[in-house]
Order: sequence, then structure tokens, then C-alpha cells
Amino acid sequence: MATDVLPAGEGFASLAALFADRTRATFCLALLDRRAWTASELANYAQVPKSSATEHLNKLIGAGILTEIRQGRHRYVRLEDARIAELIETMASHVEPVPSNRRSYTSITRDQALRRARTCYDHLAGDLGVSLMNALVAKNIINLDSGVQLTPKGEQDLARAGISIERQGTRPLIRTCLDWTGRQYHAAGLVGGAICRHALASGWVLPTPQSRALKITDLGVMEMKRHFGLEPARGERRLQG
Amino acid sequence: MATDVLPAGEGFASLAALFADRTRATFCLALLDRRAWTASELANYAQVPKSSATEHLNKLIGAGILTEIRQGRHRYVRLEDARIAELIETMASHVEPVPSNRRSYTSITRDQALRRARTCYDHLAGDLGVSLMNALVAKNIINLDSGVQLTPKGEQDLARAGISIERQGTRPLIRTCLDWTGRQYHAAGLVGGAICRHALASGWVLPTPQSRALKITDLGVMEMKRHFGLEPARGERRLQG
DNA sequence: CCAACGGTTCGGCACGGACCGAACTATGCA
DNA sequence: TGCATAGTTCGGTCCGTGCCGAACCGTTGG
Repeated sequence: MATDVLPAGEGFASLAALFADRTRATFCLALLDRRAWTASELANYAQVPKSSATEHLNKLIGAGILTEIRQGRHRYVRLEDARIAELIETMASHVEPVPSNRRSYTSITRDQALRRARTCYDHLAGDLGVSLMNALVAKNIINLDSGVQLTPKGEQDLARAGISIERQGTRPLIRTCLDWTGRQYHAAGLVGGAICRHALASGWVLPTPQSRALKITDLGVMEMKRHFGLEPARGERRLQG
Repeated sequence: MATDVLPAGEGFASLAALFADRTRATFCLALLDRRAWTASELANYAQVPKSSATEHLNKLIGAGILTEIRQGRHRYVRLEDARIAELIETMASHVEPVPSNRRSYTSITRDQALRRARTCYDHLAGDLGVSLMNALVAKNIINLDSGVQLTPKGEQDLARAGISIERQGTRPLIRTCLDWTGRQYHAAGLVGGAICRHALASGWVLPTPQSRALKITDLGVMEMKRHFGLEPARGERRLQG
């Protein structure tokens, strides 16, 4: 009869429509790596203007597929939860050629490199940035008792390592900056910048041609252990935030 | 880099697009009951013209979501396989209000009624039609040795039950007709029509107002058991084809 | 203060695709 | 044969929505 209540074809179709766009689908597949990506990174990855990315992200966030974390002028997004990730993986596994939610080798290694160590503005990020942050706290170079602050002892320790902090301008001495994962922080501000500059200048890390990824040298491993008590982030070391 | 191979956002989006239409979504949810539906039934169910239904079915079949079974002028479709059904159920379970892939009570009971017994053209279908067919074979009223044929004994048995078969026109004496499930057959042709006519005339089954569903009466249960050895299809009796 | 940069808003454009009616084909039955 | 019905094809219309550029906003750092 015409008055029958139809099953939720409406809602079902709406859900599917979220993924029925090439760009949004590309976003979601990229986000399967469970990292938090910035809007620009996704836009660049999917080859669309930032304005388009914004619109797509609004839809996906509004529908509860993604969550956002605002961090200064950055907008990090990631998959809402494990259920969503599973849904996307299930759907992706039905795609013809190969159940490939895995990516190309170069893509994987590039991601791993970025995840391990990279620059963020002018400071260190990635696993390296996060564990450096932890080490600085452990060694009482900075403390988190009220906000985040450089300790007098910390300033001496840094100076002994060859890193002098020149107070200048309005830039805060030290700031926390949200890492890619969206769960952990690394050090920014004057201190973060100074450490990064020194690490590059001293050959602790090497820049990579077309990327923000950094390569940690043997010298870097040694020196960072000596000055900051930093353990090398070998293999798949995991840190909880 | 611009030359990077993007993950299969393309195929992923195409898959999602299949479900991103209200009508196709309604079809798929309806088909979750695993029955084979005809194109007209789906069109009627989703309240769209048959021409639209045809187009949607072509897409879904072309994409491997549905399979079709052509039966005379009917086009039965059902979900391709269990994997597809699971995919749809997974997606449907993410739809907001309630993980409702179940349907309204009236809808369920109407389905059950139709599933149990109904007319198909002028003959009996549904569980009743299928088990009647089986009973007719068991009692050697018809045999399936070469095609399907009415036996001389069968013709006498039917006459004794008050059902006389008048050979007339070009309509075949007996035919098989694919049932809703797409797996089993019931009896059509002159014999099928005569049995159905007699069942209605004798009060073995009662028609239903706005539906092709039939209600089996106590008399019908008794008589069909007596004449055809038909066991009453109580409760959820399942028959394998 | 200014410059640089990440992100947003807005308006216009264009394309896809869902819808529908009407004519047509094919099957089943009299 | 003819009639009724299931399904298909075709053409036209219309709406949604993805895309993009340009101007704008807010944060960061100098």
C-alpha cells in the first residue's frame, strides 16, 4: 500500500553518498592509516583545491565519519572511531582489482619516514619530536606543572649542548604542538625552533629532497642520547600520550 | 608528488555510488530478505515507475551486486551472494536512528503471509505452492522424468478430488514456475490453474483483500492432506529445493 | 606593525544522473 | 488470432552537487 513505511532507504543512501565521491573516498582511504591529517595535506593528496577539501571535510565531519582537532591555524581530521574504520575497510575490500587498502611501496615508506621524523614549521615532529618532548620533560629541561615552561636548569643543559635560546620578538619561549596522531605533543616555540636548527646544523638529522621527512644520523642518535637522554626510536616503538 | 598513484578512491566511490540512491538503497534493503523479487515488485515497493526500476536493476546487476533469473516474462533478482548481503547489512547497521534492517510489524506479517501462500497468475505459489508441487510428485500425480508431465493416475486422483482438467487452447497441461525464493518450483499450466480454482471455490484457501496472499483454512489443510498427502506447513517449516 | 600561510566563504559553472511518460517488445493465455 | 501483462528503450527535463577561483579571516612568526 502507498501508506507503508519504507525501510530506511533514505538514511542508507545518505550514508553511501558520503563515500560516493571520488575525493571524499580518497580522503577516507588515506585516513585509514589512523593518523590525523591536516586539511591541506588531504587536499594536496587528492589533488583538489583547499576550498573543495573544506567542503568535503565539513560533510564528513557533520556526518560523524571524521572528527576534527583544531590546532592553531591547522585543522586536523581523522576517522571518528574504529567502527567507522571497519566500515570503510569492509567497503574497500569489495572494490574490484584487489582488496587493496594497502598502499604502494613508495607510499608506505614515505609515510613511515614522515611518521618517524619530520619538520613542522621550524621544529621537530613525528616520533622523534614526540619522544624528544618526553625526554626533555624527563630530564627536567622543561616542565609541565603549569602550562609548559623552560626550566633554568634546562636552559643550561641546552646551552651545554650548543643550543642557546635568544629571547626575541613576541614568539613564546616554548609551546606545545599537536602531533600527527592527534594524541601527543612535541615542542615548538623558540626552544623547539632552536633545537631543530641545531639538529640540522650539526648533522643530527638530514633533510629529504621533496619532503618534510628527516633522516636521523648515527651522530644524531648519539648526541641526542647524550644531551637529552633520548633513546633511539628503533623499529615500531610506540608511545602513549 | 603529482605522479603518485592514488589509492583506489575511484573504485571505492563507484561502489558507494551504487547505494547512494534512495531507490537503489530501498531495493537492496528489501532484498536483504534473500528472496528473489521481480522487477515490478521492487518498482511497486519503492514507488517508482517500472522504467526506473529497470535502469536501477541494470546498474546493480552490472556491478555484481545482484543476480538475475529470467523466467518467462519475469525478471527475478536477488543479492549476488552472502558477501554482498553482509556488506549491505554492515552499511545499514551504521544508519543512525536504529540499526534497523528489520521492518515494521505489518510489513513483516504481510511478507510472511505472502511467503506462506499466494497466487501467481492463476495458480498457487509460496510455501503452499512449493510443498503442493512436492506432494504431487511424491504421490505420482505428476512426474519429472522428462520435463514435467501429468500422469494418467494423477488425472484420476485429481478428478476424484473434484478437479477435472479440460484440455483446451494452447496452454500447456502443466508447467513449472519459479518460486519467490528463486530456488524452488511450483505447478502452473492448466493443472496449476485448475487446482487453484478448485481450492478457492471449495474454501480450501481464502483470498485476501488488497494482496495476492491467501489464507489456508482448516478445511483446506484437511482436504489437501487427504487428496495430495500434503502436510500442513505449520510454523517456520523449511523446505530445501 | 607586516608578511606568510592554513583555512573558509561565496558565487558561478557544468556535468551527471535520477525521474518520468510514451512507445515498443516479449511472453503467457484464451 | 487477439488481449493482457512484465519488462525495455528512448528522449527530455530538472535538480543536486562537485569543482574552481577569488576574496576574506585568523593564527603564527619576524
